[in-house]
Amino acid sequence: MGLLCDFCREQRSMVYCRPDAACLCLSCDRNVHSANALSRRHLRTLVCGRCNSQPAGVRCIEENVSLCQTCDWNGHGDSASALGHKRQAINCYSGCPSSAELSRIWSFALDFPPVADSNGEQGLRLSINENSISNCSDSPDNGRTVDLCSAGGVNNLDIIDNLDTWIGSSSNSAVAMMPCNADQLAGPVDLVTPKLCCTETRNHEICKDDGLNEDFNVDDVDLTFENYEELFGVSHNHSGQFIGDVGIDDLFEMDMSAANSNCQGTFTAEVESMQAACSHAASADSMMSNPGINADPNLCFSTRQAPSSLSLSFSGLTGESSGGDYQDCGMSSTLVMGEPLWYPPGPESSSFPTASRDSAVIRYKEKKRMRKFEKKIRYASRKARTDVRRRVKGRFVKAGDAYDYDPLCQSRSG
DNA sequence: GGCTCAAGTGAGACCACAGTGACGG
DNA sequence: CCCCGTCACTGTGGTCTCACTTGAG
Repeated sequence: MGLLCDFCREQRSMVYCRPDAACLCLSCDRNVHSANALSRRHLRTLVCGRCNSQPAGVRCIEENVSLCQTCDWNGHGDSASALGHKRQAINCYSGCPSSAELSRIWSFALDFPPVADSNGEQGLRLSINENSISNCSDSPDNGRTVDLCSAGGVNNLDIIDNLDTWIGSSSNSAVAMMPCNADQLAGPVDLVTPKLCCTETRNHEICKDDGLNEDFNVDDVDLTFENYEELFGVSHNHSGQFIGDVGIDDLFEMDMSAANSNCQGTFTAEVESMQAACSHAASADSMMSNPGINADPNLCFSTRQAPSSLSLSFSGLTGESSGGDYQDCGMSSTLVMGEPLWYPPGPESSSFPTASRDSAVIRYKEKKRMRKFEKKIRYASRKARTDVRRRVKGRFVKAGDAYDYDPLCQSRSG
């Protein structure tokens, strides 16, 4: 993946499709993801403005550049001058939004270039789902979905505004401004904070253990940039060293057992303390691959000192979650650390049952083993084509031949 | 404990075809 | 060294088949 669209190899890539692991221009993005209902559910986000290969998770206001977690870390974590840079989270989207709709989602992008649509349609459907706004999870089904029938482009803003209510914070009022300091090298933990502030109406839905969707909120973004070039046109090419970035949405599972009305401040404080604890950790892979280190992501830690007795656990490394999954989603690799980092000082932390610990290690090893068989899509274009190919008993058929399964319309020709 | 059988599980094959890379001119 | 044409190979997903595992009798 690089500067050019992975599909057409002509246009500059602008969005990153995580399920396809592909960087696409807006035109190909629409074409590819309008192929069928499944592809429309792919969550996409901006491509990192520096490395041009990873999905951007935050926007650096100072530099007017979208950054993936790695570049964000490299750019802000080790540079004294960059420590004070404010950053904002970037949402994902699904469906086939028009350029105007994209501009609404990413309000800082005021001038999206027109999207060439081979079908001549305008804004087929913009599906903004709760998860897609809040994170980059691959499982949009679990979130509420708002279908913005955007042909007329009417009321979309209203609906988006309503999303703020769902998220529990207005894009304007509660945008996660993220000052960077030395204790926040695990910067993306900032991205966790909004999710931790989930509202009453949705926290149960979010916090349930649904496998891949132990995700986190990224608040809606409402940055303002002068023009399109500021958003997409600048490639700084000083990404420096890469460290694997781990997606927190694949790692987090939240279990909020108490009322959440007052959880925001509490959780924010807790997460910040965790950030500090994690800031000096080594890379996740090195830790996880070391059998001598108890790095079970399922290990739970509780915020015992929190009035609401909130607890948090990590169980995202399922068989379905690949390295790419947690690489993509803005979670510092340091968050996949060993148990000691996760346990806040306190009586409980030293009395973690050995049996539970052993079983946790076993679970982790099993999941890690499963992960090795994760299928990685190497050619998004082939997948896109296969996704629309007709079959007979699961086998591809020649174009024009009789088929019994059509992915596009789920119909059978007999 | 050893054997047989049914049920459950998982891996691999199959298909078409556009994309990819190697190779020679 | 570069360009172009040719050709063999690759990868993609849903379904089926078969080998293997597990549990009961």
